[in-house]
Amino acid sequence: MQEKLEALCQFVQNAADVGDLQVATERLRDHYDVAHIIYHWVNSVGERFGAGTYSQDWVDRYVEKDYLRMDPVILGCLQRFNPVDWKELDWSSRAARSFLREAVAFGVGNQGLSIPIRGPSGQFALFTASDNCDDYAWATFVDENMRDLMIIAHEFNKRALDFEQGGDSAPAPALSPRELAAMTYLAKGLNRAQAAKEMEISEHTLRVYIEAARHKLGALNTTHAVARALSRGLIVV
Amino acid sequence: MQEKLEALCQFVQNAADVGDLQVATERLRDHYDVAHIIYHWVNSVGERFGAGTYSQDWVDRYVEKDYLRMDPVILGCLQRFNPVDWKELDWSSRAARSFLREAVAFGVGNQGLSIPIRGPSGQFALFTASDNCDDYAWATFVDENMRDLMIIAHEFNKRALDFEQGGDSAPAPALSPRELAAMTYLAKGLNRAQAAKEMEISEHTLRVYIEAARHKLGALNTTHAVARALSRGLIVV
DNA sequence: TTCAGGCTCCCCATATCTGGTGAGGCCAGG
DNA sequence: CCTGGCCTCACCAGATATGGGGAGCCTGAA
Repeated sequence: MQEKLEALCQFVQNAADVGDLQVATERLRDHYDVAHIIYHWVNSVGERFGAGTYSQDWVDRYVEKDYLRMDPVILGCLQRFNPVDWKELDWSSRAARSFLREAVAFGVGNQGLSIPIRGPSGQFALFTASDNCDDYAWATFVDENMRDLMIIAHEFNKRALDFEQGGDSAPAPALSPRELAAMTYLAKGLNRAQAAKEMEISEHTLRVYIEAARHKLGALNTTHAVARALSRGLIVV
Repeated sequence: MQEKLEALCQFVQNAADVGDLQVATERLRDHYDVAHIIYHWVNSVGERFGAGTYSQDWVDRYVEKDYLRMDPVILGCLQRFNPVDWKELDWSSRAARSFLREAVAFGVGNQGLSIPIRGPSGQFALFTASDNCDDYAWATFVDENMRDLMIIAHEFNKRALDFEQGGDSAPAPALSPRELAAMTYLAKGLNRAQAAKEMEISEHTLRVYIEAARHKLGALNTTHAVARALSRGLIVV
């Protein structure tokens, strides 16, 4: 078992492209004998990337309906740190329940464990295992394999980060200290006058920072700039 | 060995306070027979928090000199995802070399492995093991224990997050679908007119959503509301 | 030394946002 | 049945942000 884990990690580490990661999810699914294994993420530019065993129909449907924005698994994991069983999530809204019904109809499975993974620059990814079984069987599976799945999830993300960095050559828009401070105060809800007072500079000067940050971040307005700075992990509120 | 890992994880999970985490680092140090084990982080408010086996002298020195801002381990890990051996870091600057000399003099150790861990809301922590030994011995140690250390690092962070969240009691205000959509478009940089057009409603209506979201989030203005929605994981950009 | 980049300050006119108040229709749960 | 939450629309006046211009100082790297 332990050797098998090593072998799977090795396979992921040696993946030459996204296709190999796809194959890795299939091997993992077979190895753990579950319905699905999925790894996916949204990078800093908003491009989606994923590898998994879901049916193409479901993936298409998911993208078409922009379910990313309301999927309780995504929303729940964004707020958490540790692996989360789907049962612990909030399925109370009507939208969530109809989503769940549809997902099950597409063969996603009624049980799931999702592991949130965060990388530099606000990167966020999700590694998920799902299956069709009763609560007890699932609890047993989770109990036995959680640790291994966490390790594998990290291997996936490591490799995916390699692909990304090779691909788009990380724009890395470093903001100057004052620009970061300005963004931070704005993100905290201060208006320009207040932020300027806090930074002990004139409001005019503050504006220069905000505009500089906007340009560096390729943002359309202040709110956009703050949103980007936040989601790229440049500032923390 | 495996049972020992479980026991250590259990101990961390059951930690009642920061003091217990401190004890955990000591146990880990003894168990792995290394010079030091350290877990530390900077939370969203900029408060430092840490548990570890470094001498008080070194900790004081570190804080006094504000080494956090130039420590190559910190700077390197901020840009990486996977565990990093200190040898892989950039020690080329003069400041870095003198820092290293000083650290070794304080008994920190000449070898180290640091595991960066990221949580929700930009939280960043570091779990480090360090020792005094030759490269070969260290490579062997890393090879054998990296996985376990990653798991333990996660346990530490999980518990630390519990401590933090226990303090500030996040109420988690739910936004309605339209409010979420409004926040999302604003986070994407659209102004009210554009967002309204996108949502196919009047700008007046959109304003109602924005104000509702502002109030629910306890935000002072639109930018603040978007920032909160983002950092609480309510929306995705 | 030169030069780029960060930090600081200023003006003007227009676009945009904000705060308050008011109203009607729809749907689910008590 | 009725209350509460959600979705939709409207007006107004004042506060705030935006876009573009110009200018001087300081520091560290080429």
